[in-house]
Amino acid sequence: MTQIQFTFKKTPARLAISEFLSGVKAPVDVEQIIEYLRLQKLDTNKVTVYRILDFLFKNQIIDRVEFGEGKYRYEFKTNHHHHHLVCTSCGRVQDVEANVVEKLENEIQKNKNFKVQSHSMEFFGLCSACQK
Amino acid sequence: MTQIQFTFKKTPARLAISEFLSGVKAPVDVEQIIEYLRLQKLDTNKVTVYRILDFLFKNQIIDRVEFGEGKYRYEFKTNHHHHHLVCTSCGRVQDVEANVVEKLENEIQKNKNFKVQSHSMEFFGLCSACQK
DNA sequence: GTATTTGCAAACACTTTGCAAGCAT
DNA sequence: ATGCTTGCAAAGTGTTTGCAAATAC
Repeated sequence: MTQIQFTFKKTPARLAISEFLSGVKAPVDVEQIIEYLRLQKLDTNKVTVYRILDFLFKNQIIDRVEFGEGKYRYEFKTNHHHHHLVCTSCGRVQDVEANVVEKLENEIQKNKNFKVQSHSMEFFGLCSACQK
Repeated sequence: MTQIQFTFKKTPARLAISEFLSGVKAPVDVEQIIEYLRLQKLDTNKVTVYRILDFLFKNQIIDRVEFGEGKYRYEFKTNHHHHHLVCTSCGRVQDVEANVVEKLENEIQKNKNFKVQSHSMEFFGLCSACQK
């Protein structure tokens, strides 16, 4: 029984970023990550942060999403696939699951002969607090 | 009976960009728009193109989408809401409709008390030609 | 010891802004 | 004539690259 293994030197910056991402409840941008590192007294260069995120993303440890802001956001890969509800007023982000999408993928596969590998889905609107 | 009206000076660049976007079958980026304008012998400044797209987007004449490329793509607003199948191999883009999403929005509204205003959904994978 | 990882500087890609000149109406 | 629109230069934001020094193993 073999196991997929990749070289992963446990440097302070990598550990801290993994730690941070695993604890966060909504996708964060690079700025927030650097801010966290600063609080941890780790003055990591922005370039290094980008490279670590690239590394984690390519090794499928984290997900990368876009909220129409012209930048990427990152979050730890979860075992339950989910999507996001992004409040256009306060920016709050909630998770939401959608089993219908898997069904949809099967239909697309069949009707369009398109082999779906991944998808992205975000909802924008007003969270409960901002509707008042 | 009043009608919502916005000042829309019909300048050559605006007309050409509208013309181009209305004829295109997949969302295009700014570079493609400028290339089109060049072919039309309209050497429009890039800044002007951005401003026109901004204008059309804010007036809800066009849609702006992201395909995880770190840039925006634009397409004419259609009366039938649709999503995209983006081929990760050749880049081909097809449209797909998904009525399930409306149902999903209602559920979200009810279960999460989140007022959905808009959403984005893209599928990435292999088109029929690239599966061979 | 050695290959990987980091920091720095610089560049790159995409987008926005300020202001004066130009143009549609 | 007037206010909207454009071009130019510049700057802003997010991201990537080259290379030598530092570091995990």
